[in-house]
Amino acid sequence: MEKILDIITAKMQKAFAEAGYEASFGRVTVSNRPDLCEYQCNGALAAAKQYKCAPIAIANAVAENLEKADFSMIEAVMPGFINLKLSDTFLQNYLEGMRTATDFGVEKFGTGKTVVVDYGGPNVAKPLHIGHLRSAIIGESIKRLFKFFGYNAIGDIHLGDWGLQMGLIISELQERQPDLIYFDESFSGPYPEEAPFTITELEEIYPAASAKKKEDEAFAEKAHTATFELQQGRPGYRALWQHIMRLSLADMRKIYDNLNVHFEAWLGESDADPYIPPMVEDMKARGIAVQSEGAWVIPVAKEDDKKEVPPCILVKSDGSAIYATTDLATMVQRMQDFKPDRMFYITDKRQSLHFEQVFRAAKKAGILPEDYLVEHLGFGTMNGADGKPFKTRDGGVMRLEVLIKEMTDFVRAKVVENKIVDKSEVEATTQKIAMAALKYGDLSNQPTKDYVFDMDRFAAFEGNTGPYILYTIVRIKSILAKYGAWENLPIQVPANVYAKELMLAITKAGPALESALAGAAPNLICAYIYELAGAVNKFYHETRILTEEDKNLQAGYISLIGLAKQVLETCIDILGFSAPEKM
RNA sequence: GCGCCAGUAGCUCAGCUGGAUAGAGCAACUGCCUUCUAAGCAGUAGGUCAGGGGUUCGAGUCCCUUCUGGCGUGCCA
Repeated sequence: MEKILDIITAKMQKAFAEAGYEASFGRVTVSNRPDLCEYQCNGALAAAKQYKCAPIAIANAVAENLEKADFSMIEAVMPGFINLKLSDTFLQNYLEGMRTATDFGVEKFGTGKTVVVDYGGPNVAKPLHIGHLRSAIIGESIKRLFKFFGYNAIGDIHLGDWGLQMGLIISELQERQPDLIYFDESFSGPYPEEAPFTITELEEIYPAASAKKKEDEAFAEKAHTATFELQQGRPGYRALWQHIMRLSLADMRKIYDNLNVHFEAWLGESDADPYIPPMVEDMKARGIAVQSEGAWVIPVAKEDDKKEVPPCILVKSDGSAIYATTDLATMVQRMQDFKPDRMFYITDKRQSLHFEQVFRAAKKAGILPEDYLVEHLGFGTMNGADGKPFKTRDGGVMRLEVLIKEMTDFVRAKVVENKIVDKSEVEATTQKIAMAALKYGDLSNQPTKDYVFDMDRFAAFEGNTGPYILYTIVRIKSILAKYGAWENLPIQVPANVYAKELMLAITKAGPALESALAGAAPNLICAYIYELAGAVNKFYHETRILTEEDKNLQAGYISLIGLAKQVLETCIDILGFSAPEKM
């Protein structure tokens, strides 16, 4: 469906042209003075500069020429604004169009296109902590947004399953249990099916090994060797690696499922490994990679760089691969297997230089075409109420499970206290509200900014929060359930000022989602549904719906809130949460 | 040192390519539940948009500069 702004802008541009001015001045925007009008055009002010005459004269002339159909008000006011209000029938027809169209008539830009969204990025054998939350939530939402617009969107978890951490775990394990057959080089298998450790032990082993590496050089050396041997395929180490992977992934999947975060591809650094040797050889042969200070690097600095961009390191001086190598090899794999039209990386913004280097290297080496759309969406740090990176009370990193549990416990207490939900429904309802609180709290911030995570504030559920959005939907659902069949009722002309405001808010769904897509900015969806929910609640408060005696009028009310519900639910589905029936 | 990002109400944040009176939420205070869920609605109060220059009819928004904070800056990811 054509967007309202485009429809009005076309009319406005025609009016400017007919009055003898450049059509491009006829840009219309949503009003910033809702008390005066619904849409406005400031073009006369800009035109006045170019044509050297009074802006109000231009505004008057243009307003004269404007097609009157579709407007209930056209006004030129000092110093030269053109104010507009839509007619009731225009709104009615437009909303009825939205109601009967698929997905409110948004344009499916992505049809036939594929996008890979790289997010999650957990490390195998390390517990998920709150640092992984943002990547998971933002990435999932962006992936869903692309899907909504018709893209074949592939979410790839990009596991950290192949680096030094694996060598560290293996080495630490060897020190603790040197007699395990995995370390016996004369043993030829098969290896036991059961892992010689539990997930809990595993999560303790890694930090211990990591700490030891810093103090014990011999141990660090050993871990490097183990990493190298693992990557070369030493059978005992590969068997251990399989154990680690199996335990860790099962644990991880549980948490992601819980968060309603799902990946189409569970690939990791290890899957990129086979692509590394041929890629590196090729780059060396073609002179893309050159030797520098003992390492093989890809120079990626450009002449017009404002800052110094160090070369992208392809092979370390000890001969091993580094994360840039893995990322490049992963691109090779993706271009081969998925043939995406664009790629997104959702990681901490501190990695922005790294991705800048990798993207340049990929284009230089021809892995990606020169004009390929590849973007790093770097998100900010999650801080505590003190403005410093979020820590637990004892100063440690908070595990994701703990965070989710705290939020869930708080919500459960509230749900129980409310007494609206049956006992059997308490748990499911609690889960939905907790997810909404957590995800909306995160997504409503601009992704690139640091933000303050304050459990008390998020759990308060008043004002601009996820639960507020859910509550609005639940109120509508409650009325619709009492009314009966509502799905086929047509939209009617606005019955009062609150209905009209609600209708105007609904028409902004498409533009809001499009802006969110263009900027990869879920926060714009949050801002939009907050506005829409506000309009719903005002309408709800001012209008008696179920007791309305005029049945025709009532049907119009029902149709309107039904459409509002559809828009709200579509939006929160893109954000990655859903509404309960009662709360 | 250089580079990037940020500084808006007591707190957390919006403010779309410069436009009319800088907006929400929380916290504070005040109303509204015998009427569809009060996790709601309405209202009061709260601002030299970090400071200083400049461009413009018009600047939170663009340019310069200073200050403050965060982050990055070749073999961790």
